[in-house]
Amino acid sequence: MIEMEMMHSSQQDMDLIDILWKQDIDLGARREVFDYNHRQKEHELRRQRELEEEKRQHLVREQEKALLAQLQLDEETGEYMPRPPPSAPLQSAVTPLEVTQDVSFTEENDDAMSFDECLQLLAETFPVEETEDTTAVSAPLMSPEQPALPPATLSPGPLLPPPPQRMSPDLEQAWMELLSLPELQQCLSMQMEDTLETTTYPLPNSPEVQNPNYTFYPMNHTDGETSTLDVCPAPFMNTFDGSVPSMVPPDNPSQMKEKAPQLNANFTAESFCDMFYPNAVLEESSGLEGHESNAVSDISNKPPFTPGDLYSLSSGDAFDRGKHHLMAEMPDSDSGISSSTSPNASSPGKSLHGDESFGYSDSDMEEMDNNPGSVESDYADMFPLNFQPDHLQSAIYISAATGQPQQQQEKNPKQYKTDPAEENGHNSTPFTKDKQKKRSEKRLSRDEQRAKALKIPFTVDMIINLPVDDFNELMSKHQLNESQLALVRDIRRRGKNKVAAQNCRKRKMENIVGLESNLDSLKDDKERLLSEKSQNITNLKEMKKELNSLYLEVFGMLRDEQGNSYSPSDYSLQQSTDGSVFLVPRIKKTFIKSEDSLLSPL
DNA sequence: CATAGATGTCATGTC
DNA sequence: ATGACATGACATCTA
Repeated sequence: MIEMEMMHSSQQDMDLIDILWKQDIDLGARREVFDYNHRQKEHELRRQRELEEEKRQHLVREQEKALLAQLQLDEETGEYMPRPPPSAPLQSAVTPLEVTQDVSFTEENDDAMSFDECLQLLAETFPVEETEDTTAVSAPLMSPEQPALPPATLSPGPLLPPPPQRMSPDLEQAWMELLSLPELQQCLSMQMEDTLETTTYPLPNSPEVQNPNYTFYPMNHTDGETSTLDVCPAPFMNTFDGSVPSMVPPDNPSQMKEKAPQLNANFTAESFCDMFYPNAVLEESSGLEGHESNAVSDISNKPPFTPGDLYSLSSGDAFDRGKHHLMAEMPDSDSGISSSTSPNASSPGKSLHGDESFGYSDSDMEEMDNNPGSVESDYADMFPLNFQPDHLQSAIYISAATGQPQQQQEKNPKQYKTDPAEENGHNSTPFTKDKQKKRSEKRLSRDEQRAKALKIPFTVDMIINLPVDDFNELMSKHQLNESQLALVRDIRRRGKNKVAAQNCRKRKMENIVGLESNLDSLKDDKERLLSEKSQNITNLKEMKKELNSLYLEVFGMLRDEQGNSYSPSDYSLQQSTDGSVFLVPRIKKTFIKSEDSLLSPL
């Protein structure tokens, strides 16, 4: 009976727990996360993965060597040039920057091929653990020509854990050369954007990223100037600097950090922007534009730019000069943005000055998401075959401010078309992402797009993850208008709250798990106590039995002077405090009883 | 199409 | 006063 009750109650408990589980398992961590055994297994699995990772790294190095074997060092320029073309496609891909800039890339196929090869190589070179591999590849590989970095890609370089091993100096340099090629870089950035952006984004939210000690950018604040680097990842500056030796191998964040200070001497955020958007600042395009459009068209059928790419680097003077005109009609803050205007970005009814890009409502985002190209493609579309580098955009904005919005208008319709890559069926990327990734990507992209729309010169990651002081410093360095400030603060708030919510849910789960284990232990206790109780009852019964038999035995041995036994009904044995036993007559009792019996009839 | 679960966002409170 | 964080409630999306 008791056991039945126990079973019943425990079943209820379990049901309750399951209900709670169903209600609250909404955090990243699953129930097993809290299971010790499960964690142990995971730990073992992780170790296994690490081993495999090492193997892969080794393989990758071999492949790098193989690649280098295909290159030969140009003694004049010190650059690695492709060896005469066994594989012709590679030639254009590895053509030095100086050459490519003035070359129009019309042979997309060839380039694509070479890019694919390079991508393949890179993908294999920097595989990393699922989430970080792409990041590792992308961040350092970003090309200077890319107007903006994706928020994620901009930052992750230094953030990434140092690779297990370093390349040899030769290899490093070869890689730098190779990676400094604009086509390759763009291609890579697009690749990684399309496939890895999501993987990058989670980083800031991951525990390690949240770690206050993480170095999100090469801004260790050893000196005041360092922070100016925030928007200028070393690789870019390196590339731009033209000082190849300073180029940091993509897989070596640590070195990147080392290099950063050195770069500081040459770059400030402003100078950096000027360098990146000389045309914007000077207000015209021409040379670089041509080059970039070439480069882009070259890879136009590939995964597009990262949104962040397009805006995150649009910092500095170029941006500052143009942005204010835009802000005016920009509803500020997220609420304003989401509720603002332009129902469809691609709609021709859009207002000028690119407010179509501002008016991202959630529904807009949704529509974008419906495009296989996802959000990034939209940005890519802004600079597709008709690619217009960010600096050019700025120039356009400027001219629009001066009363020549035509260019902007022309540009608008292009911006939210479906991804050309998708249209071309060129959805194939070396990397694949699951829908979950896509989703988070999309979510992140919202703020990114908003930031892009307002031309916020920082990455979303920066906005969210920078410490207050650094954040404020950053803000103070860029004179943002109210709309931008509001958006930035909204992004920061949302980003932090998102993390907080995740943590909260995780805690909730942990609490549930804790309660569950408590319940288990309590049930065990209860079971144990109940069995003890029943055992005690049994023992007690037994002892009572024994006592009774002993009592009777002793009592039966007692005799009075005549040798008669005492009647148990007339006498009882009682023990005194000193242990002696007395035979006590029950006279009183019987007397009273007899009295009662006598009285009762009356 | 309805639904549950996951996730993001907002409002509010606390530290 | 302010920012960071926690958390309940709601919105939205997805399977």
